[in-house]
Amino acid sequence: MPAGLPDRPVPPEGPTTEALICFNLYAASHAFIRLYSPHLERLGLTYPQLLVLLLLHQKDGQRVGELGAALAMETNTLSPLLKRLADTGLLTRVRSEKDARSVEVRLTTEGQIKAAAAAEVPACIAQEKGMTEDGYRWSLKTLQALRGWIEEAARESER
Amino acid sequence: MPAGLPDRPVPPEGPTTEALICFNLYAASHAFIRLYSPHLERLGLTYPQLLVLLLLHQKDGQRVGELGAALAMETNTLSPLLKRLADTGLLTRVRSEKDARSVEVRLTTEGQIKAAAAAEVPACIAQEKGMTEDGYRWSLKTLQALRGWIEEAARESER
DNA sequence: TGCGATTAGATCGTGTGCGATAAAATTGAG
DNA sequence: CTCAATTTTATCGCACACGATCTAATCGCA
Repeated sequence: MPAGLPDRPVPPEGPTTEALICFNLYAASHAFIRLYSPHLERLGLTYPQLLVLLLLHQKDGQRVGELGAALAMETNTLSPLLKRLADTGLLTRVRSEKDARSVEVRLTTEGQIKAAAAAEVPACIAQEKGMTEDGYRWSLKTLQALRGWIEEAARESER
Repeated sequence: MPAGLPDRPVPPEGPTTEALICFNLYAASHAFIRLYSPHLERLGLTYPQLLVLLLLHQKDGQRVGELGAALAMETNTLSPLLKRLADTGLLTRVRSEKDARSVEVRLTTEGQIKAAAAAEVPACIAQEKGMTEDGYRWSLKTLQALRGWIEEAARESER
């Protein structure tokens, strides 16, 4: 399990972008989402919308804050996203009776169907592209360690 | 060096987002860029703009296509980005004399100063956050393998 | 019990990132 | 030499992602 900050400078003329962990994450993230795009197009969803449906498929009726925490997104990004999904009839947003500051998000019937189809997408990509268990586990482990490190670094900045 | 598709499905109710390599890349990428944001704000740059300046700092006078290849960006993203940087006086865009389809991108004097400052940002983050050589190398290795796999998967889709 | 502090979600403006499309220039087969 | 195919860059519209800011509701200390 690696530890430490990964964006390490190299030559005196400054780092090449390829040597930056941040850039490699950035490029890998966009490229991976592009692998999803045939499925996203088929479902009429964007990647962040697919993520929301996956979360609600797992556990319907979550609050906006819970979804935001799970996706590491602030509400300035999430609220408009949920509004668009509500506008297309896939989910509803209702103020909580227990705490009127909170909004509960639930899938509609159409949303449940779409969420079930969305839940199959990662498996479709797994099947189409071929995968090994080791590659999956190795990458996931490293990314989770990296995310842990980034969170730790962010917490240190707040002191 | 891991191989294989990393987004592997898990339980029958569909994958959790945390189990998806794609989501972990996505979340890590945004979180890492947020670590950069104090420096980005100080420079008056966005992250993609910083990347462009890093590339031109390394080698001025590149064509748009070269920059796009290095950043894994299409010209529909890159052209507006370069236009904005040109509008703020950091670079110029000139049609190549050798091939009028191509545009050469060069830093202005102000751009060179800003690019030199930009080149110091990754080192600043390295110093502020503490880093280990092993953590850096491990993460970079895994991300580069992942990017290689994604590119291979993308090529297969085009056949 | 009052009210300042805090929490939760929302809106606005700007810069990407991508699907779609277009214009201009170059290449090379016929 | 012609012209279809290809290449390069650009524009448009939409969905984020984030900094900034706002409104409404709840909490808990005095």
